[in-house]
Amino acid sequence: MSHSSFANTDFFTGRPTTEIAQALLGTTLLYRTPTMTVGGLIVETEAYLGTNDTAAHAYNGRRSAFSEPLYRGPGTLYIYRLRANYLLDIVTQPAETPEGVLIRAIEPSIQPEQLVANRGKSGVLVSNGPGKLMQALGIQDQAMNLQPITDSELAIDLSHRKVPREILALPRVGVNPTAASGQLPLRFVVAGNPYLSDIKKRDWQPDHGWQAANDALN
DNA sequence: TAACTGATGGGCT
DNA sequence: GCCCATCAGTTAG
Repeated sequence: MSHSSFANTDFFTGRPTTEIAQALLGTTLLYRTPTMTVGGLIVETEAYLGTNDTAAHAYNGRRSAFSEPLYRGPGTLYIYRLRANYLLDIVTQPAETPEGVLIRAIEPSIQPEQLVANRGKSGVLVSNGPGKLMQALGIQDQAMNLQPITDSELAIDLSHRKVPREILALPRVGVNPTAASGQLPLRFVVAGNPYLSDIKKRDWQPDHGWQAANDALN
């Protein structure tokens, strides 16, 4: 039987946010409620680099009840609303250093039929965007905002992880490209994965961009 | 299949 | 007011 190991505070400590954003690719985002566990492989992330990043909520030291989670310690969940959607961030630096990673897309892997049912869509539309994946998981409130990921129904499973064959670094989505940080390559994707938020169908890879299982054994 | 556009809630100056 | 860390429906090719 395979066992599970979940990302703890150490995973989000002691290395640059850009590195953590890439390390999350191929891990499994889990939502474990008392009645069931659902989840998917993380295939797209974005790094937000705090007070000097013009696209970050904490740019220039901005701090409010809204952005407060970013200033808490590593592994803090930052769940916020953008229009009608809930988005998921994980804080990646020590308290008072407001950096984080936005989870932008997952490939359904745990109870995929439940994700489809929650979302009311099928195929890549289930989870190929940051608001869509939260709908698919069934998270439609901010109850877990500010929780430490070590004590939450959300978790990152690091065991039996898949390894991207190629990681691309691209400009972030929805960020004003004319701003100072607007074109930085802080968006990381598993090249060729169909669940990426803006991939063209012609660019889908048959193996979804993962290394063969044998190569993935660490 | 891809590009475009309108709806939309809320934080911030 | 203004600006989005978005999404879905519609149109053109």
